Amino acid sequence: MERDTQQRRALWSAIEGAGRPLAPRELLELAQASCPGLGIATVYRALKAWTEDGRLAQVDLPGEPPRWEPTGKGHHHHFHCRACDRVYELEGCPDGLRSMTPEGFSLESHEVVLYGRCSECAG
Amino acid sequence: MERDTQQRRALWSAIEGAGRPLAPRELLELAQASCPGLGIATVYRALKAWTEDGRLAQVDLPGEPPRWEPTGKGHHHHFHCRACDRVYELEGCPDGLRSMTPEGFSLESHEVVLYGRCSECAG
DNA sequence: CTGATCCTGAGAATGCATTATCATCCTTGC
DNA sequence: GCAAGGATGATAATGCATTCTCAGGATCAG
Repeated sequence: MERDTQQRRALWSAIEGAGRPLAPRELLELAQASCPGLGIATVYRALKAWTEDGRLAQVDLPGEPPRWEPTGKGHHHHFHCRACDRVYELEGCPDGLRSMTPEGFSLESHEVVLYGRCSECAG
Repeated sequence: MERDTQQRRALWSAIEGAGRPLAPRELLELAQASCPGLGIATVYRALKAWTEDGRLAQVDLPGEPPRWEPTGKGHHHHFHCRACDRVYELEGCPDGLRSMTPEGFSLESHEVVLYGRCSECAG
């Protein structure tokens, strides 16, 4: 069974509390605040295990290495800040996707990514 | 100046005629039909040069290595076929993106990717 | 408390896409 | 034609994210 270690507690609370998808490095740095010495290998091990058991979902954005976020948030999209490179969760979904689909194609899912400045960087 | 070689003619006509963004390997294989022996290094050299001089645009899709397409097509999005892995161009643009943007965030651009089966694979 | 076993950190190793190297070849201006 | 220099192909090298290795630590059932 999976053991309850200081490292995993730090990692989980970091990714839980972030409220936005985190890249491995971001997660490492956040978790190191409460667990100094934490190594990147442990981050990857936790991300892999938690993704496999369904607690985390991998978030792929165009031209970016993957980030991870807790599952169970329902359908949503993301906003990528060009200034600080952070990714935020968005609510809502655009209309008219079905009408963009060519004749004969079957639409199964979609991704939407907005780009710009987050409130911290827009000021 | 840039020389007119058999390799570049084959590469350009392949990417021009494809009508969809091509990955380096795809482009290599298409161009090899009219230019046997063509090497992958030449493909990358052409992609880099043509992207720098504005003739090609790099297309990034989530979790995918980049593809390239000729510029000058105006704003559009893409459809990624889950079966054959090919990417198609789409016309049109969804509504309601502005209303998804959180307070204080500035929206500069967006990407939309549709997933499913292309007409060839849906049959 | 104690052992069995899982976990961890550091660094080596891997996988992959992309780029550099270099001897040779091909284009182009003359 | 011909020489000068860009272009090419094969392969080595790079960059990067991710995974593996292994010796030492930590956890937990009993």
